[in-house]
Amino acid sequence: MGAMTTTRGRLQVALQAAFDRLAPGADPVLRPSEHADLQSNGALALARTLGRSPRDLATEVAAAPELAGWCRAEVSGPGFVNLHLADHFLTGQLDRLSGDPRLGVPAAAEPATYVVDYSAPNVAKEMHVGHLRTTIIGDALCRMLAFAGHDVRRENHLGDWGTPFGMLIEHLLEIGEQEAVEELSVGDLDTFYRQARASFEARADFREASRRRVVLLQQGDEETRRLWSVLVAESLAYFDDVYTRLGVLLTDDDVVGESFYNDALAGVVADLDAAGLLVESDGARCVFPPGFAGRDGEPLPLIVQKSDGGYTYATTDLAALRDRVDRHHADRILYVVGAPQHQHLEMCFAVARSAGWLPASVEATHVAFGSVLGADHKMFKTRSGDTVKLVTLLDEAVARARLALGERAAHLDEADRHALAGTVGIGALKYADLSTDRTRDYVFDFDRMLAFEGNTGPYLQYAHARICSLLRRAHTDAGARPGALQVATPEEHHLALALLAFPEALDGALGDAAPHRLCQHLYELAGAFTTFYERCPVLRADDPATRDSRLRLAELTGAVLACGLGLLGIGAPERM
RNA sequence: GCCCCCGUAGCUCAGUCGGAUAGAGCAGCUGCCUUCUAAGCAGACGGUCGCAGGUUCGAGUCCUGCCGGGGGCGCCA
Repeated sequence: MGAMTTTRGRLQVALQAAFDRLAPGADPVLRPSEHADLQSNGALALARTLGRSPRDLATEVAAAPELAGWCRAEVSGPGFVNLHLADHFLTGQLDRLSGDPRLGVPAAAEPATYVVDYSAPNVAKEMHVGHLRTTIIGDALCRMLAFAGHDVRRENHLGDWGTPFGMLIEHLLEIGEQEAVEELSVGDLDTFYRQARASFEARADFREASRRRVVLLQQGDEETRRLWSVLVAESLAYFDDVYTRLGVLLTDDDVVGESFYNDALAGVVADLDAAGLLVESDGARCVFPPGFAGRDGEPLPLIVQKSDGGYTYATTDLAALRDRVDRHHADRILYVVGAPQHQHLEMCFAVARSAGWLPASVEATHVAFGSVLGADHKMFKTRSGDTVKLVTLLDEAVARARLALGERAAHLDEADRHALAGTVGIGALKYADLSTDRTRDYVFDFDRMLAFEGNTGPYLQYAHARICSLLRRAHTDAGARPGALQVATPEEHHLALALLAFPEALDGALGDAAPHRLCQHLYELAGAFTTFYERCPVLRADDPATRDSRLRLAELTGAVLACGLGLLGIGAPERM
């Protein structure tokens, strides 16, 4: 299936033919419309260059034979062409959709290999709100890209290396391995880390031991490495538990931690040196990519080796970038990382380009996102000022969902009720994160995200559940026949348009890694359905043909909603 | 001091390559359940798109300056 099979694609081709006759290659400027199904604004732009009246041009476009029979076009205002798709055309398009597991989404014309870097928690440190957005957004992008037909390599750049590990291992030894494993396995990473930190700050002997331990770790001392791997394994088990509860795709197979690049770091520095990019400054070895300035307008360095000989996260990031191009043959690399890291990542990209590690054919993109804010519009913190544990957030979302479900779920048994609360609570949490422009900070509000009104997860899930209920009744009541589709009423027309716009909504969301565009579309689809549902009787339709057709419309809507929610990593319950 | 992001209705947010009267939801107001899940639907109300210039037939959108909020800026990661 190519682009021509999408409804908008068909229109684009027809209009292009009309515009080519006016001026070869002229853009029809096909856009959504409030006054029609779609509109073409191309005549307005063309009028100046051709020195003709925009209305004349629009009139010629509207008369295009390519549109005849399936699309009514009328000139409006200063030179808009309003386009109304014929119901029989929509019917035909929907017919092709209903047997299609891809729901009209064409397989990517140019499948690419994507490396998606996201989540990246730190070993022996609690996952907190800071990991919420990267994990949720990254997961949704992976699902959407894979569905669109791309090869997706998930990478969890685990923080499993660095100077803190001397301290963490010493702490593990002090409290005893048994006790440490117990603490970490129940997910009490905070206590573990904090106690280690406290000992480090309070005691000189502990600091000294920690420093020695870091050296041992880096030298590959066997026992030290074993202790380190205990920390990593126990933390990973905990993270996996959180990922399972969150419902994201990440597994241990996706972990490519910082330690993975240890052996490559010296090579990174040596190769930068060989390329003549290294500059020594105050004892540190740096690269100064052009175009980056710090305080006082001084050139800004990317430090790849500290004056004490140690490497930095910049070195690791460069090694990872290199690896992703060489080993994965990535065409595009997405970094789902908070906005404050923007300059750092851009510098890494610039250095990698200069060094020839990131060829022009490979695109590296910072998929930046804003901070999570509390109701006071300040960084989301607990009342005591601590960072909020991610699991606390998940617990509360589920508990609140259960409360909100209330008597609705009374008929379910305990296991089902528990599962439903999980799907609704976690879905609400994720949808709230995904449904606004990721670059903005967002205000975290349980009450709003769990509301059943408005652009929320529960609203979409509810729309889906109603459809399932309708279909269940249809089967028990009379047995649905696979009748012919018909689009007749304005509500059916509107719903059909929304159903057929799913592919381009996904395409738009993937275009700039913006899941909220898909959310927006699903919300509009659910709205179109509920209006249809209110005004067009389905089971009580006047005649069997209408009933069967409307059942098929409902079925399609349910399929698209479930698919769309699935691409966001959100479940679509059949009852709620 | 330099750089990045943000500023749209009382609140939370959409607004795609510059197009018609700037759209939703919430809150408040008016209707609609003997009928497929009312956790819903329909309607009215609500705006100097931070401010001031500029480009354009046309600016929430592009450019410049300013104001306000957040963030970053050499050896933590």
